[in-house]
Amino acid sequence: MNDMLSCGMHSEAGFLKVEAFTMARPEAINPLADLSPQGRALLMAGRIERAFDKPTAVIHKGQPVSGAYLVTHGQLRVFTYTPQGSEATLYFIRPGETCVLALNCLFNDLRYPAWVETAADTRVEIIPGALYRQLFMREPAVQNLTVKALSTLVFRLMDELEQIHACNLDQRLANFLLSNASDEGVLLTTQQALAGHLGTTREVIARLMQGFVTQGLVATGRGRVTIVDAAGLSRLVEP
Amino acid sequence: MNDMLSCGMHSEAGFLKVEAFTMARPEAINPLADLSPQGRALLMAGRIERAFDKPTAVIHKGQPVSGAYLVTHGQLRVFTYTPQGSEATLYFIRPGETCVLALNCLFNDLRYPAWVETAADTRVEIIPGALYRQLFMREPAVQNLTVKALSTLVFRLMDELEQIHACNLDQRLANFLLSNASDEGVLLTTQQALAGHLGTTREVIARLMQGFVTQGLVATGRGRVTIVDAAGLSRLVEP
DNA sequence: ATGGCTGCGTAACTTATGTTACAGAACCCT
DNA sequence: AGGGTTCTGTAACATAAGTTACGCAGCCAT
Repeated sequence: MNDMLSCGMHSEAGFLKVEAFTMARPEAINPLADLSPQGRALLMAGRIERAFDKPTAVIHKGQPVSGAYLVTHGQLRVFTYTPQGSEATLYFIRPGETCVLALNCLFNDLRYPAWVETAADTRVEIIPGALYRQLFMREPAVQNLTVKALSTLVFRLMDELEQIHACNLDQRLANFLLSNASDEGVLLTTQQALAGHLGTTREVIARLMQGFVTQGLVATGRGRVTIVDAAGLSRLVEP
Repeated sequence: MNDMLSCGMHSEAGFLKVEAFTMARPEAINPLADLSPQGRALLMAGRIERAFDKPTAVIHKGQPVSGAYLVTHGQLRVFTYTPQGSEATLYFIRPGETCVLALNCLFNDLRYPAWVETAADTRVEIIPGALYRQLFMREPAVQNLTVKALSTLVFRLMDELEQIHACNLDQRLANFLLSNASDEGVLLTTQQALAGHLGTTREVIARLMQGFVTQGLVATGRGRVTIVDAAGLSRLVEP
């Protein structure tokens, strides 16, 4: 199984920054804040906390979903497998966000349509399905959380789809690097993992990366990519 | 601008049939049914009906969204443009369904991330944004509708993404044909439109289609595809 | 320090898809 | 019926991406 990126979500470079409201609103980080006393009591009684110190598969495709997953630390990665066995990341779920697909399945009694694994050092709160539905019925805060979580996901997925239609792999890679690098322009991740996120293979990533290197856009190292010319990378994405 | 397909939604061949609950629940067809008297009064007073006799663009990318679109007849088509100017259909919205992306934008004050056009002979009810938010606050029926609409969309998008990663064009085409043909196995649509739905070009569709013809899977005509061997087509998709 | 593991660089090759260019068939209107 | 328009069929070609195969470099543990 693949390593996880230790950094964030990709592909929101397009028409919106989904993170914005998540980060700006403290109650999104801790959605418990807006609950009524009764609601909070219910939640505290029924929720289950789980911690993972290393990457762990938490949901398998086709499994019935037992609850909503609220990430408090680390991140979840939602992905699919291609028939050839390679992975493609659909999106990440970061602290304060809820695994909306779980929500989704929760409300519609569906089976989960993808795999989910945790990053290293990740903590989640699981809110059992029945409890979540109860809370949704009576707590406006939960209703809002739900709609926003779903909305966000829809935008991410649409953006991803659009990029796949409209962009070459090198553009998508450039975009991914820009979106996921630290403030210093460093990305601690293997090319294998990058390949997984973009749904391609390591060799292809290596080839593209070398292209970037010869253009002076990035520098590579073992388990590390450093952005040298961010502006140049951006120009690749939107010329 | 492209013609619309006169038939339905594609790409739910995978892990779920999204149509199921939509069709089975009458209040999904007419979501007004479950409202409280006050809510219904509000809705009746505030909603706007519009009818289109021919394909019409109703939402442009980047436009602020003015309301929720509930389709009562015909269908909407949500699509993007590639930089080269060709289109790719993201999904369809059929009678009883709501344009959830509009919802999405409604709740988050975002701009619409795609284009939408009506089919010929389509009627929609537009529920202004402010009104919809009001109804959402107090009407459980609207809350449920909203969540279900978003959920459905998420599943469709995920399925689409997965297919793009996992399937060849011929498999996606086969899938599209199977999903969209009438009960008699007929599809009244041009190859140009098919190309638009799958995000490719007419010539490619023609090539693939000829492949299908020589394998005895379909027959083609001007503006028409007839499925000859549905089982054979299915075998292409999941061998 | 050394052997083994993991990750990267690279090249040659294959394949799927997109592109260009054109011809002919079906349909539509007057 | 004739002429224009809209579709489809086809072939040759261009290109992006996936595949195979291998060598080497950095890191780790004993």
